[in-house]
Parts: sequence; structure tokens; C-alpha cells
Amino acid sequence: MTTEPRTTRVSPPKDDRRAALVMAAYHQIAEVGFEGLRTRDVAAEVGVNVATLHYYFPTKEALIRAVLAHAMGQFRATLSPTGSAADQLRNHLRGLRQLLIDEPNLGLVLGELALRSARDPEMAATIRETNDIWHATLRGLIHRAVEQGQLDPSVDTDDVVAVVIAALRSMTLLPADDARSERVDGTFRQIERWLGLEPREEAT
Amino acid sequence: MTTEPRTTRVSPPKDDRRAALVMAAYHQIAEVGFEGLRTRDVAAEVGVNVATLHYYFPTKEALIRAVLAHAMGQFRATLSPTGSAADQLRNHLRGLRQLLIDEPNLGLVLGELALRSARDPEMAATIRETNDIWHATLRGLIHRAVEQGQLDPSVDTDDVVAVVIAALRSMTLLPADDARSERVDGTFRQIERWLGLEPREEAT
Amino acid sequence: MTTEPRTTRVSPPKDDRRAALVMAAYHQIAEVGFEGLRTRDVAAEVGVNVATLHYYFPTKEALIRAVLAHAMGQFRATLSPTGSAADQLRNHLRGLRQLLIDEPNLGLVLGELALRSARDPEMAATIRETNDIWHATLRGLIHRAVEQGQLDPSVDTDDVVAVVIAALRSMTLLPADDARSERVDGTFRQIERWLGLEPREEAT
Amino acid sequence: MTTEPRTTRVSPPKDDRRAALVMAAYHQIAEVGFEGLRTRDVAAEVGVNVATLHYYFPTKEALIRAVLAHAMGQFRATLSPTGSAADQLRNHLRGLRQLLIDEPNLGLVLGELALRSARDPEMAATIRETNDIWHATLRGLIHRAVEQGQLDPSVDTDDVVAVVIAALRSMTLLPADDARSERVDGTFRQIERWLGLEPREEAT
DNA sequence: AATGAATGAGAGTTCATTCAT
DNA sequence: AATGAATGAACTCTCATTCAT
Repeated sequence: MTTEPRTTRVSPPKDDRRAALVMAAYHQIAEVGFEGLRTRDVAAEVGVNVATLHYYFPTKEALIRAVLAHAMGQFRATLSPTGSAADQLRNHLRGLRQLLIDEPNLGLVLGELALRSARDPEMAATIRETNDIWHATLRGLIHRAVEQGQLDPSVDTDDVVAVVIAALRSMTLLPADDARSERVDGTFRQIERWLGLEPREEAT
Repeated sequence: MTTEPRTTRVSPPKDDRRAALVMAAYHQIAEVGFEGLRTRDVAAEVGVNVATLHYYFPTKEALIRAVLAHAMGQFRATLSPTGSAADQLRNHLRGLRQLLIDEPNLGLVLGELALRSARDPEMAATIRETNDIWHATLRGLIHRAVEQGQLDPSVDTDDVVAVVIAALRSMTLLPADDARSERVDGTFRQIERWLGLEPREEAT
Repeated sequence: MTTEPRTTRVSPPKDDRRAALVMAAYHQIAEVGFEGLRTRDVAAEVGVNVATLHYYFPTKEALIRAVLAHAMGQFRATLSPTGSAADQLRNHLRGLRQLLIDEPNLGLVLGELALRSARDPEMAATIRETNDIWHATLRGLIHRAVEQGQLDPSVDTDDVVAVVIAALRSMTLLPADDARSERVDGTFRQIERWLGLEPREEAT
Repeated sequence: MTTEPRTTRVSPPKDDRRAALVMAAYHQIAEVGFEGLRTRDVAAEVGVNVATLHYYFPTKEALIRAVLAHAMGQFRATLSPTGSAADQLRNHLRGLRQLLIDEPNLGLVLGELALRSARDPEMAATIRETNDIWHATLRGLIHRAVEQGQLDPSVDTDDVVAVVIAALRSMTLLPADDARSERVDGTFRQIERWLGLEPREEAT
């Protein structure tokens, strides 16, 4: 409750305000959903007046778009390529698993966004785009891994990619709450098995 | 001035009104999400006054609970047992696929409910319960199918069940929009393949 | 400040509420202009909640339209025909004069509406309509009065009607404040003189 | 990075800024009325920040006062005396007519100001002052014109002045829109006739 | 002399809920 | 069993004004 002494000018210089507001909105969405998202609460979390929020984002919708962009960015970061095809595949899966652990809110927020996209064509387009990139990337990785003799040719099909992504989406877009965490781990493990990536022992 | 005596039971008798309101709410949630759910609109869809809605459901929450019950019921119906274990398994998968086709809104509504359950312990409990039943049922079916020599023993593990349900949840709880329908079909097909159920050729 | 005891059910039964709100808005416009018109204040003047106002008028604009209709009605009432043409002419002028005395707010409200009509085509149409009726009526009366030998033929022109109405509009649409009341009387007197209607002695 | 030194007086020197802001406010009032007058929009029209506006005018009210002064000045300019009394009279009428044509916004702005003066004593005083000067001037001109034998003695009364000014005010203070322009011309013509100034043929 | 950033105090509008009938 | 009328509490968004720079 006490305001920290503003000795060091740590407080946001320029557009950290913007970023802070996006983060707060992100957090609020995870906490109360779009249903309970209130501009005043977002502003309060950053410690500014609502009017300030509207100074940066003309409308609530604009704020939500920014949250969408942030969430998409966080997700896409797990698609960065390094190592052999099989390694990249493994890294993607593990990176995703780690992301869900580090950022437990991401699932909720992405879920809210995915649901909302059903009523919001612009948002739907953004999400579909990322989704398609995801499919293409995974398909490409599996294909090259098979070519390089690292995976069994039988997994180089659209259907396999479809199941894998479906399962991953389930982890990513929904509260891990009811899909208890041992099931999450099991899911990741079994995907690696079916793909033919020898599952290394967990460290957790 | 005098309204004709309502002796003949032409208009909904008693709690058809209730059911109609639940259906309308269900429909509204699919259309506008919890974010946009308005008691007035629900009442209007049934053609009654808002106050009438509150006669049947004291609060908006009560109405939502009823929608939850309805949605859960619809889903659980696909778990009904008939035939051999492998047949039941197949039936469940196909029943689910059919349900998604027949009732395209169900995914949206279940998704909304699942997300909301993250903030609503009572709702979370109901959903988790159904979820656990799902897991147990699937596990049991696979186990018996293996015992009866209909499936390969390698699929009789918790991890396999976890992936399968994760993939199915993805289909069930999220707008099929971005997971384009061919991917949905592919997913179902590949699950059958991995389980060792020979995928019959699709109709349609 | 004390709420009057609601012993007698004098309080508005049905759509007196509507009328009361219109009257309050009318009064508020006279008092603070459109610039200062606040739905909350209008509602407060009637003693109801703002939400109640919006129950009757979906938007502030709708309320303003109703005020326009009310004001136009009050004005048009002075155009009712009785007696010979010259009598009707006299009656119209005197009726107008009386209206300005009885309803000192009318000028302000009509003025606000007239000014607003410059930015509001729909409102402009309504006002122009009344205005045209006014012109036509006056022109007709003068014409018939001339035919009946009650007025000098020289006044039977569009230009005369234009001046007369211009002068009357000035009285009607603007605060009588600065056009001090003796000038208002003088204006009415002189119009009668120029038209050839012998001005009767004032009673005030 | 370095802005060129503002040695050359290309940009407005000192209080051209002030004047520009007043003109913009004047323009805005004509366009959207007091109801829609926004300091931000005024500043934007000049191309400066709102804060800059507040540097020149501490409050919105101060800006409005300046607009009032500007509008009054423009009007009073038509009262400048040149020629014989009858000429001055004619010049005043024609000058006014020309002003309304050249500056179609003036009517709107003066109308807004007149209406506002009903709630603003200070503004009312300023307007009444101008108004009284107008009356006195007109009265004086007519009186002298009669003395010089240029007009009929019958028009040398307060009542005549009252009607004439009432009619002129109607032209000046209200949107010419509904008082269609042919009526405006007719009004000016008839005033000249009644005063005994032979109306010269119009040029357009 | 000028501005970007910030804000307090509202503004119109919405909505779940209540209650007399 | 059903409704029209009413409301408190909020919600998003706006705006004149301030202030450090």
C-alpha cells in the first residue's frame, strides 16, 4: 500500500507505460477473463488513472489487440530454429512445456483470445496466421527429420501433425488446472514417443 | 380484453420455460460468449420479460449453472457403453465427431465454461469430475480392448490416454474455425491409427 | 429536500413520467442550454434515477427530439384559426405575445433548438416545416384580410410577411433579456401599425 | 536534430498565435456550437498542443470571452458613420447584408453568444451594451434623416427602431438556413421600403 | 514558447436485480 | 406465472486543466 520512494528514476521513462499497461491487461485477463476485464483495474494495477490508459490506448479494444500481439509474440518465440531438425522438434516441445511452467497465465490468456476470435474476425485472422505457421513449421521439421533419417517415415503426414498440434493446443489454450500437471507431462512424453524422439528423463 | 382460458396445454406447460431459457442462454453464450451474455437477450430470445427469467433463475449465475449442466449432459452422452470394448472406443470417437458436427456450438460453450472454471471453483469441480470420468472410461476401454486382444498392449498406458484426451479436448473446447475441418478429420483418423483401430473410410 | 408524503397517489400513473421528463429537459435547456444539459439533472428534477430516464428515452438525443416536439406544439398552438382574417391575424400576434409572457423559457428553448438545427438535419427539417407553415399561414391571412377590405393592399406581399416573421422570430427565439420588454411591446405595436391593424391600448 | 534558428519571422510572431486561436474557436463554435466546442479541437485547428492554448488562455472561458470580443468587433464595424444620415442608414443595412454574405458563420456565432448570455451576466452585459449602441445609433440616424427631410417623420419613433432591429437581429443571430435567403433579401428590401429609403435594384 | 504525459471529475449508457401488480 | 417500471452500481470514454521539461 505504501508508495515506494521514487529516489531512483526507475519508473518508466517513455513507452514502458504502454508495455506496463499491456502486461497488466494480460494479467487481468488471466485473472478474471474478458468477462471481468475492467479498464479501471488495469490502470490501477499499473498505478495510473484510467484516463492515462486511454491516453495510450484510445479504446479498450485497442488494448486487447496489444495483449493479443504480446501473447502471440511469446508463443512464437518457441518456434525459433536451432540445431538439427529433430533437435528443433525436441526444442520446440520442451520450450513449449517450459513456457507453460514459466508463464502459467499464458494458457488462460490464449484460451480467452481463441474463444473471442470466434466473434472477432480481425483477431481470428491473427490467430489463424500464427496457427498456420505453427502447422507449417512442424510439418517441415518432421519432414526434414525423416529425410535426415532421424524419424520414422510413417510420422511424416498431415494427420500426425494435426494430432500433435491438437494435443499441444489443448495444453496451451486451456487451464492446466483440470488437466492435472502429471497428465500434461504424460502428454508431452507420449508425443515424443509417437514421433520417435526418445524421451529423455524429466528434470522438473 | 379477456384472454382465453389456458386450459389447452398449447404453450409450454411448466418447466419447458426453464429448459427454453437454458437453451437460449446456451445459444447466446455460443454467439457472444460470457463477455456478451445479457439476461435481457436470453429472455428476449424466448420471448419473455427479463423479470420472468428471474422468476425461474434467481440470479444470472444460477442460469449459467443450468447451462453447464446441460452442456455436460450432452457431452457425457457420448460415453454410453455399447458393444465390445474396441467398438465402444470407436463409437465414442465417432460419436464425439458427430456431436461436433451436429452441435457446432457445443465446442464454444464448453470452451467458455472451461475457461470460466479457472475462476469458479464450483464450476471447476463439475468439469473436473466429468473430465476424470472421461479419463477413467477411456483408460478402462483401452485396457479391456487390450485384454480382449483387440489392441496392441503398448497403448495401454496413462500417457496414451492423456494425449488422446488432450487432442480430443482441443477439438471439443475450441472454435473449429482455425483448426480447419480437414485437420479435425485428420486428428480423429490419426488417433484411431495410433490406437490401432483400423480407420474405416470416411463418409462425406 | 424532504420528500413529500405519497399519501394521495397524485404521482404520475403511466406516461406522465415521459411528459414529466420532457418538461424537465425543456426546463433544463432553458436554464443551462444544450451545453449544460445533463441527463442526470433532468432525471433528478423529476425525482427519478438516470436509468429511469433511459428507460423512457433510449438516448439523450431521443429526449431532445421529444423536447423539440413539445416546443413546436406550443408554438403552433398560436396559429389556430378563429374569427375573421384580420381578427385571426391580431389573435396570432397577441397569442404570441401572451405566450412569451406566460412561458418566458420558450424563447430560450426555441433559440437553442434553432441553433442546434444548423448541425442537425433532422431537427432542421422539423423546424423548417413549422417555419414554412408559419409563413404560409401569415401570407394567407393577410391576403384574405386584404380581400375582405380590412387591410391595405400594399401589405399583401412576400416581403412584408418576411419582415414581420423576422421580427417575430427575433422575439420568439432569443432571450428577451437584452431586447428589453418595452422594446418587445414596441415591436408588436409597430407591426400592427404597419400592417394596418389598429393597435388597441395595452393591458399588461 | 537541431531546429533552424527562428530568426526570420516566418512563423507568427507573438500574438498572431492568440488571434489564430480565437479565429479557430470562432470557427469551431460556428461548426459545432458551444455544446461541441473542445479546446483540443481548437488547438488542433491551429496546429498546436492543447497545453499551448492554455498558455495563451488560462481557461476555456477566457477563450470564449476573446471570441465574443472578436464577434462584437466584426459587427460594430457596420456601424461606422460615413455620408449623410440617410446614406449612413442605407450603408448600415447594406453593410449588414454584405457581412452576412461574406461571413456566414457570424450569425451562428452571434446566436450562440446571445443564447449563452442568458446564463452569463458578464457576457450579457457586453452584448446589451452593443445592442444599446445599435439602438441609439439607429434612432439617431433616423432622427437626423427626418430632420434633413430625407425620411418621413412617422418613422422617427422608438417602435420603428424596435421592429427594424428585431428583424435585423433575426437575420443576424440565427441560421439563415430556414429563413431561406430570398426571405432575407425580402426582409432587407421591405425594411428599406417602410423606412422610406428607396430600395435600389439588387446586384445578385 | 511549447509540449507530452497525466489526471479528477464527470458524461452517457448499461445491466442484473427488485417489486407492485 | 408474468410483467412494466424502476434503480444502484458500474462501465467506458471524455475533457479542461496541470506540470515537468
